[in-house]
Amino acid sequence: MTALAHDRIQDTRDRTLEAALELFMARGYFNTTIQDLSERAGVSVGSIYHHFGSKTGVARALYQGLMGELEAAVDDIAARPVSSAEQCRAVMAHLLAFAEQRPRAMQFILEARHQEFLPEEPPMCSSQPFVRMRELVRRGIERGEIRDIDVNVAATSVFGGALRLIAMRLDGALDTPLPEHLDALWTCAWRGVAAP
Amino acid sequence: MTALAHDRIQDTRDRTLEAALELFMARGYFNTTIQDLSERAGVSVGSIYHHFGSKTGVARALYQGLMGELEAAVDDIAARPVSSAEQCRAVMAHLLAFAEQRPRAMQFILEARHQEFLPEEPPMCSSQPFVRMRELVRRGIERGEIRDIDVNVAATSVFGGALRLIAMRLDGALDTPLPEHLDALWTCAWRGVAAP
DNA sequence: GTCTATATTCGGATAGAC
DNA sequence: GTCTATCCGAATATAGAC
Repeated sequence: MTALAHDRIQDTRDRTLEAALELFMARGYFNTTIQDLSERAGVSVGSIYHHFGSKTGVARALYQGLMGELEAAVDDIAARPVSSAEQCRAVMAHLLAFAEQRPRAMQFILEARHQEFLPEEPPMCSSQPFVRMRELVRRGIERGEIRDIDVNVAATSVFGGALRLIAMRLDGALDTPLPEHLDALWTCAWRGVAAP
Repeated sequence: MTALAHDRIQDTRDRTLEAALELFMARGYFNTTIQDLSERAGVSVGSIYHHFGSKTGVARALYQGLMGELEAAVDDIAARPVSSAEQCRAVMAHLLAFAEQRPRAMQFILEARHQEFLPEEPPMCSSQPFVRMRELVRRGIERGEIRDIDVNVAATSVFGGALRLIAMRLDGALDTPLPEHLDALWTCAWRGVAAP
């Protein structure tokens, strides 16, 4: 296969996934038909089935791609040789920026009830990015940066505020861009859990 | 209409709503058919349409009932003549207990993408119970109990941790009953926002 | 690999008896 | 108010030409 042909195939896949993200989040997965997808992406129904096998297949490809991206970002931050506090803050900053720049993608990760159309995927709390975030917090406790409390309580306390504010923004209930709130959010989160 | 007849009608409605809550949350709204509802509730398809008009009607009745309940609980707490801190703590305790005792109901309130099947309802962040919770926090700032920061940041910081932990529990990713974490959650939340 | 036209299933909603 | 039997539109998926 030539490089050009490969690009054209990538293009069909990408156009389909982009249309899927847009429509799934605007109207919901079940309110979006393959026909809608086909029209929006400018790709025929046959091609969609050729590449993804089923409607579920489209959703799965989208899900795994986005989760993989987020996981990679968290892993990258986790590898930095800095304090747990700085790592957690960087993750929070990344989440806010990501949500602001690609709201639909963030919405798909956070709000979509994947269980409803991707029963084989784990619930969001058990997905890799969120497992990694808890891991950061666990190390913070080990290092004595964070008080010695239940790791789940600590992790949800650190990131819960930011995630709720992101949800508000994605719901259209918040007018200010998320990154502007980073400092205030981080101060609240870290004061809550920091070791004395 | 006799009191007895009235009770029988209530019973059909209640059985339907109970079945709906169970099935909508177990399989999702779109994966549940009216037939499923009818069988589970022991009520005929015709009766369901007689009482609720449509499948959406069932979801709407469920939604408004549960939101009304939660709103009443928050209002009750808001009326108590105590500090904002105590009010917020009481709301947090209520949320944890509610999620533990009626997980499906809490799941429906928190996780269901109502927008997908109830487009006319406001997004969750703008629903009455959550508006009232922000109001509690706003008063806390006015009274000087909470630092003078953006009210949305303060509100999400106060309740975000608890809501994420509830989500974990509802996802089956947390083994311990939620109310056991109240003290730890509250300490984190309040330390984060409390005025010096 | 891409497309159009088509088949088949399924589920929301209704009619009308009791 | 409750029920059963039935309609009908819609949407996933496929067949088969190019």
